[in-house]
Amino acid sequence: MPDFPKKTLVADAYSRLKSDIRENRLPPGFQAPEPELATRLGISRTPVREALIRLQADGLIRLIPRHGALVVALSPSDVQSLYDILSALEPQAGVTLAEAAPTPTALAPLYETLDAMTRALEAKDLSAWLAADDSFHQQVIALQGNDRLHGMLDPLLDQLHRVLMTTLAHREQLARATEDHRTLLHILATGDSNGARRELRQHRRRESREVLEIIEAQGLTAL
Amino acid sequence: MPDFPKKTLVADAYSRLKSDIRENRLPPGFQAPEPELATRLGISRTPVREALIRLQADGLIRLIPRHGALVVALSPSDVQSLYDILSALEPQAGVTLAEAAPTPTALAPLYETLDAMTRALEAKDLSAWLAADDSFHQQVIALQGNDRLHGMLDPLLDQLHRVLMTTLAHREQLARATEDHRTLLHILATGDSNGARRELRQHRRRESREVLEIIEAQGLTAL
DNA sequence: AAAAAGAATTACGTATGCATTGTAGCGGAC
DNA sequence: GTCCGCTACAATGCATACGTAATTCTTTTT
Repeated sequence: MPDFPKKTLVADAYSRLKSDIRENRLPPGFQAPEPELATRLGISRTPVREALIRLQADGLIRLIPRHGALVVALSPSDVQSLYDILSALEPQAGVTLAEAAPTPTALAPLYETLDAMTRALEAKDLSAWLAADDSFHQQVIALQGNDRLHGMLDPLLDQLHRVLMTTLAHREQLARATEDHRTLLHILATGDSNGARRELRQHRRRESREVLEIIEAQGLTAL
Repeated sequence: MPDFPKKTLVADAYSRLKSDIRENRLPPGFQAPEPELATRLGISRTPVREALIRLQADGLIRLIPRHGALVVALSPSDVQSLYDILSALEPQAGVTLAEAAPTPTALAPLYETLDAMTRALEAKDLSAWLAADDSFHQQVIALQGNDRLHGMLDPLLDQLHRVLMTTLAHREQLARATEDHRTLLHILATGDSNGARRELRQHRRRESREVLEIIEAQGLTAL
């Protein structure tokens, strides 16, 4: 339940639309012209347009002239592409973080998030688990020092979020995935950058395999 | 000398500004408020603003409230970060391309570009060499099938362009760099995706080492 | 009834207006 | 001469206005 600071109307519109898309309130395939979104948000077209441009850059929507903003639906091959990129990029984030030799204090929030995952798993609270999982990766890429890398990874996680939401119920390796995080934390604590790279790569590879299988098994064609 | 289609004013403004930045006509550190840019481009603020938002997403400028658009200067560590990302991402582009088992016909333009590099090298025409080098990588990421990956790599190459321009004269391994491209093409032709990944990774790693050394040797602190 | 032609609507791209708010320049105090 | 405060200016964020072009709806024709 994020709250929406109204520093500027475009920032506000951006966050709200992004959140609506992430949480499937604006589902893939949803389409609306600028004036409608403006009305819906209670602001004029100008800030809406600017927010939409940013969302398009994030890959969350497509601006189709005369047809408004379209919430992009991911095909299975889109998901594959996404994972290909993520599997290349996120390990590098792990490297950067490990190289920074993070102190236990710096990693504390991550351990806390890991605990949350574990608890959610025991309680079989899937959405809590996903929230923690998301937060974990979010924190990793934020803590790591390469801002550009952070800026590139962040939208990828956003794009993936819906996919993870809709496949979540069918995943059978959540325990393993959770353990991956623990392993990663231990590796990070030792500053082993190569280990961090490998662990993160394998983690995402396993996840992609699992998720893509579910997508196929369930015959999901757009998500 | 690219020409500027005027399909829409924001697209036009975007291309022109991007080109101006790439070619150092708007050098790093240059700063101008929206109204000035609007006047300079002979259009109103609205399309300028939208173009600036995109350029900021590309990492080429920073929008600083009340101070206008600032052409970002890259510090040595920025260059390092850039290369870290590029070394993770571009090899993946090579993988995707190799996996597509490109036909000789598909690779023909690349061979042509390679010839251009070779000729430029022999003629010691540095800027022609760089143009060809740039074009080569541009083509690789465009030919490869992952559109998202293309969309992410493209801005990185733009950011790097100025760095390559300013360090070009001091580079001593241009022949080696040129040969790397030839090697890559042969690998691509055989569909060896792992080979493509390795070659591209090493190519960028060598380049980064060379470039960063020059940056240090020359005491370049912002470029 | 399907197709074609025309009219009405609407979305977009761009320009402009306006209030807000930060910044720089200027003058005075110490 | 430097520091502080005040005033004038300027850039921004947003709203609104408007012409153009495309889509949709209507109507007519065959």
